Amino acid sequence: MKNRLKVLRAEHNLTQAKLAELLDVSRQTVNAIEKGKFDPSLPLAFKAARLFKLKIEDIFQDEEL
Amino acid sequence: MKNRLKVLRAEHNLTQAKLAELLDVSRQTVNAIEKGKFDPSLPLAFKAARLFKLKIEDIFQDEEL
DNA sequence: ACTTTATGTAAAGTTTGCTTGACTTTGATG
DNA sequence: CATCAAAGTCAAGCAAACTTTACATAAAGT
Repeated sequence: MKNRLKVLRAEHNLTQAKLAELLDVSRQTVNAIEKGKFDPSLPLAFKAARLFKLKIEDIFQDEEL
Repeated sequence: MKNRLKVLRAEHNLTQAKLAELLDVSRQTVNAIEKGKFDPSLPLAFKAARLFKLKIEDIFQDEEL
């Protein structure tokens, strides 16, 4: 699962810590997701989409064939 | 998290077992998600969206204020 | 060189998604 | 009523998401 969180963060001038706070998760969770260590839960994906006013598909991309 | 899986299943004439097979999960998982016992993982949500050719948001709805 | 801020990483623990296996309930049909 | 397919449910266990604590690295400024 790829994602555009790092770019979106940059566009909005957010640190991982600040984004974590806005999403109600730990900074490590944001970092792990950005680094592709694991996928976010669906609720978290929704939160991110709502925050950036985007569709989930515009932030997270499935990379299955 | 609400979802339209039951309706989509009906529209496509699928049993929980058949849908489970198409999504590569157990029948109990489909049932539990339909009944709102837990949320699907993001990858599973993507699989469902792909299967029904819909956006994740058109299948699953966040119910957070 | 020192400090500060952002990021990366790791271990241990909790919670949630999902599995298997088994059993019960419901609804339709003979 | 008997039966059968579909749906519902439970328990035990494994796997993945997420937490806290803690430490390490890198860049930037003073």
